[in-house]
Amino acid sequence: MNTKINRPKYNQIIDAAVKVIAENGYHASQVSKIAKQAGVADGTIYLYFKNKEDILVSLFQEKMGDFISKIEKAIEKETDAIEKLRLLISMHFNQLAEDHHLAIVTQLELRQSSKELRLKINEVLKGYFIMIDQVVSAGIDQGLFQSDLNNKMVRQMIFGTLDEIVTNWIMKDHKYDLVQQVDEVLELIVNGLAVKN
Amino acid sequence: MNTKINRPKYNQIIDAAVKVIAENGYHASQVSKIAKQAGVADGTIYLYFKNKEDILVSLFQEKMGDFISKIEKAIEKETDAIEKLRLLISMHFNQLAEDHHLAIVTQLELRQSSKELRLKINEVLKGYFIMIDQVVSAGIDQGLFQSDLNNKMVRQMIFGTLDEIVTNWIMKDHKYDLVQQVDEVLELIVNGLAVKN
Amino acid sequence: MNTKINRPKYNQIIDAAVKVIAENGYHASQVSKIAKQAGVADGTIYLYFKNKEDILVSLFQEKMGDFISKIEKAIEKETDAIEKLRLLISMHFNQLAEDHHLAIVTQLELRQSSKELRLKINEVLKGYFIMIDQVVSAGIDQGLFQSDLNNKMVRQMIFGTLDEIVTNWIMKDHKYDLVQQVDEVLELIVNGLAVKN
Amino acid sequence: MNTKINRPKYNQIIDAAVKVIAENGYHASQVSKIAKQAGVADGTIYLYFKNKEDILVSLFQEKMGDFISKIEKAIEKETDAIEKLRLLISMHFNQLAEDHHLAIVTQLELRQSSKELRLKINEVLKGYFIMIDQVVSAGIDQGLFQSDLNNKMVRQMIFGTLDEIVTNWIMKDHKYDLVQQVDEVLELIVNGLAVKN
DNA sequence: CATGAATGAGTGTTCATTCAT
DNA sequence: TATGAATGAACACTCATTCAT
Repeated sequence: MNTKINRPKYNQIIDAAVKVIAENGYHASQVSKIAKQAGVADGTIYLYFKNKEDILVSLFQEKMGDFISKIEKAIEKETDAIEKLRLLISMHFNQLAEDHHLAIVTQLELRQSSKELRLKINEVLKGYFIMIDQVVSAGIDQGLFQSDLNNKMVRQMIFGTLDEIVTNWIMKDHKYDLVQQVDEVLELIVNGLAVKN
Repeated sequence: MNTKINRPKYNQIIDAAVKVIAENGYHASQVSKIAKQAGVADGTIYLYFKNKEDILVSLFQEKMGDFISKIEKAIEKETDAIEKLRLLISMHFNQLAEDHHLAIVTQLELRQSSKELRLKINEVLKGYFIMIDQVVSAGIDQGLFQSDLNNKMVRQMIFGTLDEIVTNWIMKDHKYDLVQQVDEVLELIVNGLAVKN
Repeated sequence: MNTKINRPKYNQIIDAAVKVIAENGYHASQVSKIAKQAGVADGTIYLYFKNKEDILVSLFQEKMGDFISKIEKAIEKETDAIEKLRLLISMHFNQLAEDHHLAIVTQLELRQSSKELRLKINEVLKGYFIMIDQVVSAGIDQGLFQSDLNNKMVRQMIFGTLDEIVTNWIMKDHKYDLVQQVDEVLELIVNGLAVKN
Repeated sequence: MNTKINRPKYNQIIDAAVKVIAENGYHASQVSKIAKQAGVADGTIYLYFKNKEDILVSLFQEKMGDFISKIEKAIEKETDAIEKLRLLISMHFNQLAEDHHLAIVTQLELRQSSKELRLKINEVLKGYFIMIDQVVSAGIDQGLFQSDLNNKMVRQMIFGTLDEIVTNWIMKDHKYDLVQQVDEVLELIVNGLAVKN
């Protein structure tokens, strides 16, 4: 597969898949339904994707690629590690809050896929994990974060927290404002539960 | 469904389901395979469970019920909120480390079930969430945790962190010792990333 | 698969396959059509056969097994090699003349199957080839046939001749009497084209 | 279809079909594969052939046309009927032995085509059958063959024998020399199995 | 209570053919 | 003539569930 430039059908199909999966759920999203939503014939799908799983992997790669690189570009302009972290959380929440369909697909529907697909999804997430690691390292270098932090564990804490918060928000049908929680989450991650003295 | 007392087949089937799903994966775990592992006929399954999903929900209820009530009993003997939290983390990790099959099923395989099943699973988890809330409240009452904490968010942070850590451990094939990370996780949750002064 | 005794559905399905293939042709004989003709559900087919090809192989094995063993039993009662050969030809023609459906399936339809299936079909035919070889050997031993015959080539001549004659008869829609040609064919095989002196 | 003169692509496509079918088997020989082998676009095929079946029929017509007319030219130079028959067998074997691809396609692969295709193939073979009939008639006229032979049956015997021998040779992967069997086959056809006196 | 043979709805994928360029 | 992207009909097989015994 080449770049997505000048491959309008490729993107049509991916966008159709996001919509169909978000609205019908993973298991009710037949290839024929995606094709119809994309306005192409069933067979056309297979000119652009190897099989059904490949649609989903590609979907995740394209969308999460965008998701991650937007965060990346934003935080590299900022020097202060805590501000970097705030931006990361803010953009994580913002991007998902702006695209409910995508949020549903990545947080809920794609997780009920096969182990093999989830391994490929994890591959994509590695880029995000590395970015978190770099923010934490920067914080340590800047004397803002404790120097003896277990980097991997911190990353799991940050990602696990954000992921759980977004998933809960979606399960509550986006009834409250996700984005206004950014500062509170940041505060919690940075300072923990304990009373300071 | 009655109580599980004197319903040996009921438990046979649930234990068979855990084993079959852990070893074959969710999608390769047909009812007939579970029946064979349990040593009963396919049709017998339906004398104890409404349908396949009901096996999985019941499995989760039984196993998570145990899981939660063991933690509950342990932490109620402790008064100090931080020690309660340490125990909660410790027992969370311990119980999953002691039963790899169960860990695989609850952390990975059951998550590829339908949205409906996951809603029921969340129902079961509510008991755990309440327990976390109580620990946090106790900490606030005891002057150990900040009084203006957003209780729901704190719970999402704690659960999200523990869940992500356990899932990573399983995806790395249990290659390292989960239990020895307890204190480090506790420290991170209680004190956050920031340098104290 | 056990013996066919007490497996009524097994035989129902095979007989349905013969009828459906003879009437609709190989390529228009879907599993669902065979199931309907057999009076069972589609899925039932797969309780008795591994897959569609297995129906065809089994069909051939069952029917050709009968076909061959009937000829076998008949010719072993006869001692004279030429009479054995006459019986072989006679029963070959008779059995196919008596079951037009089976004749169509084995002579025409099953030959448009995949190379793999045809290899398995050849396996079954080996029993027939051995029988022909034995008749020829007997004829040599009895001083009736030439002693320097190439046994394999003779077998190919006999089988090729019978097969071509039956196929032509079927392609002419069984319009003439196959069985009354037995003596003429025997004469041709035994004495060849040449004028005797 | 016009004559093949000045229709280079027409022959390119037919030769590509022979190669592709011989190497991949009938069922794995998609139109697109033949087009690629021929060095033309898929759509171009349909400028020269009505549909896929038409490629195969034309292939058979072209190749068998050659096959038959070469035999025809050879035997008309010979007057003795037995020598005619020897030449016919010899050239039948020789031509197929010299072009393994063609032999595989005509003896094995094309036979797994639909009944309709095989009817058209038979049409082409009629020319060959007539030629055999003429050789047999010549033999009778020359007093070499019995006068009361059933011409049609003799033709089926001769063709069935040659066809079966060639098919066996191909199924044994051309492991032995087909051509050196000519005299033995001729002897068998002319004199039959019986001892002469 | 227990059995297990039978059911039948549901779907990803292929590939011959078309037609706008 | 020539192209090749797009089409869409067609089908074997699985497996959760039932029910006669």
